[in-house]
Amino acid sequence: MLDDRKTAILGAVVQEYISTAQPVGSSHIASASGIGVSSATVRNEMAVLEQEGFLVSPHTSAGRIPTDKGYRFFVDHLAQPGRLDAITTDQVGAFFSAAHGRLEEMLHQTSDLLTKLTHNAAVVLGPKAEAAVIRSAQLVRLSATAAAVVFVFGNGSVDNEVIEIAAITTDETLASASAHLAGRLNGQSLMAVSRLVTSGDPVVDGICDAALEAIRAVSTDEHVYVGGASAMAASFDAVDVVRQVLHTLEQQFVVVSLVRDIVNRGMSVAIGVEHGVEPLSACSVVVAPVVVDGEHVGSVGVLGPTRMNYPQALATVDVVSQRLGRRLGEG
Amino acid sequence: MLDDRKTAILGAVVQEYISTAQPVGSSHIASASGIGVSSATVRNEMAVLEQEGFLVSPHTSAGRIPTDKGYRFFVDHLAQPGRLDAITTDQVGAFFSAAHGRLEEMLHQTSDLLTKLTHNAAVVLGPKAEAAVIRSAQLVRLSATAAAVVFVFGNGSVDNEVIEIAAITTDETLASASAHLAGRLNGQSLMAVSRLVTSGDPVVDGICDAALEAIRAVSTDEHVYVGGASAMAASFDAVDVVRQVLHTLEQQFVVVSLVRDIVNRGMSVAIGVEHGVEPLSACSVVVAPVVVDGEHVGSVGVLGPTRMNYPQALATVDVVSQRLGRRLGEG
DNA sequence: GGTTGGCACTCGGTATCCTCGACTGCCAAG
DNA sequence: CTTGGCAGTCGAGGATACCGAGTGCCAACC
Repeated sequence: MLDDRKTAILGAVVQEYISTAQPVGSSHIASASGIGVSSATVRNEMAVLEQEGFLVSPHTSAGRIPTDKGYRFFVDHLAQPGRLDAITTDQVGAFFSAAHGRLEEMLHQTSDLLTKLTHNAAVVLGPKAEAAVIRSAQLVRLSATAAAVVFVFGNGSVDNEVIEIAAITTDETLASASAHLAGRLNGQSLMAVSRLVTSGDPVVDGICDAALEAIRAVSTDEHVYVGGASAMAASFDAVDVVRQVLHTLEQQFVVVSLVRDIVNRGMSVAIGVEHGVEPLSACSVVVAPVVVDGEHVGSVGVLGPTRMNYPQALATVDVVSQRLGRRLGEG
Repeated sequence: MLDDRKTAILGAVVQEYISTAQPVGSSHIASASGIGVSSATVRNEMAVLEQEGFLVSPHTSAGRIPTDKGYRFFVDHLAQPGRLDAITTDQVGAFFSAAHGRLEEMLHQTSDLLTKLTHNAAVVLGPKAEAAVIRSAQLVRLSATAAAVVFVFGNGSVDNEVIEIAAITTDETLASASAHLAGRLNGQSLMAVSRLVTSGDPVVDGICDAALEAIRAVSTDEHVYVGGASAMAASFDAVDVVRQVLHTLEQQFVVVSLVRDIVNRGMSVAIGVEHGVEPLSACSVVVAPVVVDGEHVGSVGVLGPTRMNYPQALATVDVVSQRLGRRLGEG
């Protein structure tokens, strides 16, 4: 598609622009990069690259900046796997060996870690509970008409929901419902359980159904953690872009479907308009699935300006997702 | 301290500035507000108000804007209780009658509600679990060397933590530890329990101690929900102020101690530098405690620019905190 | 004595103009 | 095909002037 020299020039432009955020001119390329040609030649090549849609110039007398298509070519053909520097690797290692305790907290901190490493906003989509094995199911009375359903999953996460119960329900009935639930569910995954076999007692069955319903509703909620929004404020200098991006990031369901969509399409990077979320068209998203035992249980990602450091982001997201998967596998 | 006319003029300046964000001049005050004097008189009065520190002018040929001291006088002497319009009251009412399910989720949504109503960032500090009555305590094995401690509290919140257990611990030992914990704690508040009586079995005691320790650590964590950060981006036009504020808001412990400090000092409004958090010196905080059965269990607040709409914020925060307290009392 | 109209003065914001510099595009020569 | 050269373009940044909003002060007035 592009000959070697055009490829090299495009790569140089992208890299320069990523690091300086200034339109880059032909003479910079000619002198700074290893391409041994004059600026005039570079100019000719850049004119072609512009015609083909890889570059644009903001105005006549400025240098060129990459288009989304230009970035796409860069990540597909030029961003070599990008090894992480030792310091970053160490930080990730240290984080995951220190990580302990509640799953929710660990995921939250993982998003902070990604923000710290990449200086971009980070998204962590938690494992969906429905795939995990149930370790414990229990009903606990809260008041005359309310009970808490508490599920503990094999991966250490705990979900709970409050359900209404009939005022006349005795403690004994509740206890037998709890036992019935536990007996039928422990060791299963929520997904595997379609309907509970009857216990014989319709009241118990009613409570169990309500409990199952409730916990199913809760556990299909994504656990989503978005961190580092303030990094976006540093990435853009137009204040209304910042506003728009922040506002979009706060609508969690948008972020969730954005990330899930990209992962489902098997992509690891969505650049600018590629992801289809219009208010984020100045942003790129780098994602990686979190895999435990061959099972896709969640995703991590970073979200930054289209001129983000793709090799570093890709490498960071990759190693974090792998370590997170491994960590979840142990638990 | 200030005579009636100065008070009226200061009030008019504050209100005008809050709604327009532009320095306000003497002629606006003279013509628009109900003070029947000429602009020259207003000028004289404003000069005095400036000398006394209630107003400043950004430069010679601009109007005046209120200082923190000016806002303080306004909220203390001029912001009448401010009744909420019916629409807002309805929204709050509707929210709390629809609210159900997990405590954590409700608190989260409460912060969204405050953001929506006040167009400012909102903070909700959840009830500390240590004060609540324990309904259920349980240990659940997760793996050979890990168990989950799950506590259900009377207010419907559930806390959990993962603890290490010795690899040799049998299921029976774990079960008896679980039973011992439950027997000793159910019906108590975490605060009331200083040390568990021994069960006779040192292994069981060890596990129980670890569990108690873990859950105590978790339950003294504040549950904190910060929402509506993007509202801050709309409030300031200097992009670096936005950066600074957002970054500070992301450091949850800063926000927590900020809010807690204000509540503890018995204040409901902290204006600009009053709260002492330097990067937020362009912001004011309006808070209200959440009270259940005479017990202070949490706080809600909004955080906005010093030129926020204080009467509305005060009224909103008040009604939300009251409704939240009532709601928590029911649960 | 407080209040008022008048007036000179200040100063930020906007528009205009200019220059400078960093580019590009093109062309003719190598 | 490459290269040096050159004219042309356009934004950024600085200087200048003008306008208007607003102040401070003062003398006159009630």
